Amino acid sequence: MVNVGKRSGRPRAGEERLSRDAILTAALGIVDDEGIDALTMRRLAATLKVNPMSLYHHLPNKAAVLAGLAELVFAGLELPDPGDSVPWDEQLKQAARAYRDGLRQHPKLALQVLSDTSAVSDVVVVTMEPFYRALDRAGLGPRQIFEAANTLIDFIHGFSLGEASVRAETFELAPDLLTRVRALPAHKAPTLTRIVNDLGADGLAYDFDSGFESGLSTLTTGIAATARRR
Amino acid sequence: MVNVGKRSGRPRAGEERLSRDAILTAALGIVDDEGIDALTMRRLAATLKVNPMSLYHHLPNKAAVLAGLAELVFAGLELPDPGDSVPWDEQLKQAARAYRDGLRQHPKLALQVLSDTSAVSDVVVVTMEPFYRALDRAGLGPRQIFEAANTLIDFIHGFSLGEASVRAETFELAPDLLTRVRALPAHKAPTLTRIVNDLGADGLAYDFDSGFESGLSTLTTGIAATARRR
DNA sequence: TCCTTATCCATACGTTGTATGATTATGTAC
DNA sequence: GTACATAATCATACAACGTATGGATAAGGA
Repeated sequence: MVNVGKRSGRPRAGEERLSRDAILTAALGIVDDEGIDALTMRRLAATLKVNPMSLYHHLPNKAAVLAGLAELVFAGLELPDPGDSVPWDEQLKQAARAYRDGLRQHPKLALQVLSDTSAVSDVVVVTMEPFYRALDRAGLGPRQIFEAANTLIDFIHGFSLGEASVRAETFELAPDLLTRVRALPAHKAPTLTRIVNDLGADGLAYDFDSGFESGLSTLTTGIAATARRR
Repeated sequence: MVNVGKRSGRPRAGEERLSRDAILTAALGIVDDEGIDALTMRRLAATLKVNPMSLYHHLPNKAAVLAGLAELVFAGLELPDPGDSVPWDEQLKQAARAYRDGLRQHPKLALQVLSDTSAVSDVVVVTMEPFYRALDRAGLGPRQIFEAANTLIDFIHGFSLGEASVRAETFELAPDLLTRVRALPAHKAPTLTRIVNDLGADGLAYDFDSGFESGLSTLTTGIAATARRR
């Protein structure tokens, strides 16, 4: 792991130089490919064919690298705004889907992204405009708009967290769940037991897409009711 | 850091012995007090007045310690079931509040807990009974019950994640937000700008409790509408 | 031309998780 | 009892990590 053939000292004018962006891009590549644990300063430096300590000229420490990654993901987030040509609830749903898609692009980073508050709040405010606009069109007051937007975002965050923790696109809840439920003394969870039986063996193939849509519908319906009450 | 006065070898019959539970309890204490980064195997061993390598007799590695902590938090989760004496939506809300409270008890662990899928799915199924019961009483079909429960849980997870990432009980969105919004070219986020102005300087003191309640109301309203459509 | 500053490299230190193996006691089989 | 597999602990050691320190080299303004 010796950087053979590397001259020490500041690079000459024409030569390639390191940059914060280059570092973060390389880091994102490593994380996407091999997961967040594979991201070490030494590994990152090796990928960039650079001495580990060179990184510290562009970023103060590893935490800053991780924060930068979160920032990168959010910066790449663009919510389409179909404008007023569609009903407000459809507008809201489209924005929500785009937000989820953005988070899904780097599943191994989801946890880091969602827990980095500063990255979130810095970019999010502007990015969220389509949310606010749709909720405004729905007829909500300013405070209600913020509350509804937060609720929706919280849902998407929680959903994405769950989604990111599972590899497959769809996963069968049924077989796993059935065995577990059957193993219970039925009186500990009577409703659950009954529901599972009602479903039969076939019923419960859960897939994330329809789960997300179901949540969106519930939320928009609830928001519509709030608007009507005004 | 030498365990002076400690005999080597297996402890005598009467003597205190290490156990998985004792280790996890000590670990939880460290995390609650000083955060998850303070939890190292050596620190944990020191707290228990034990050699670091002794831990590995009861847990295979550090990841298992963290997973055990997540398990512990979920195991301590008990959702009250007021039964059918209250309307179903109130029953649902109470269970949801209890779930949030449970996650709030160890804020520095929230991230670990929420991202540990296995711990979640193992215990959650039974714990969730009050959710299922309330949704059943609302008149939903089996599949809808699962979808609604998942949506609600996703919301709580996302909310708790945000809540755990912030120290204070309440935090002022207003001043921070105002400056940031004002710094924008207003046309980039016109609705946001207008809304913030409508709110005035006073309006937007966001606190988590009312944010959570607002989300709960939106969700139960949406669920009620789904039930009515059947 | 000189000097400050930017950029990169080499070395080194303390900390981490844990592999390996020695040490001592327990509990069972005979 | 005596032998022995097993359990529980400790001691030592190692590779990998983040990063502090300081030296090398070149850039760019004075």
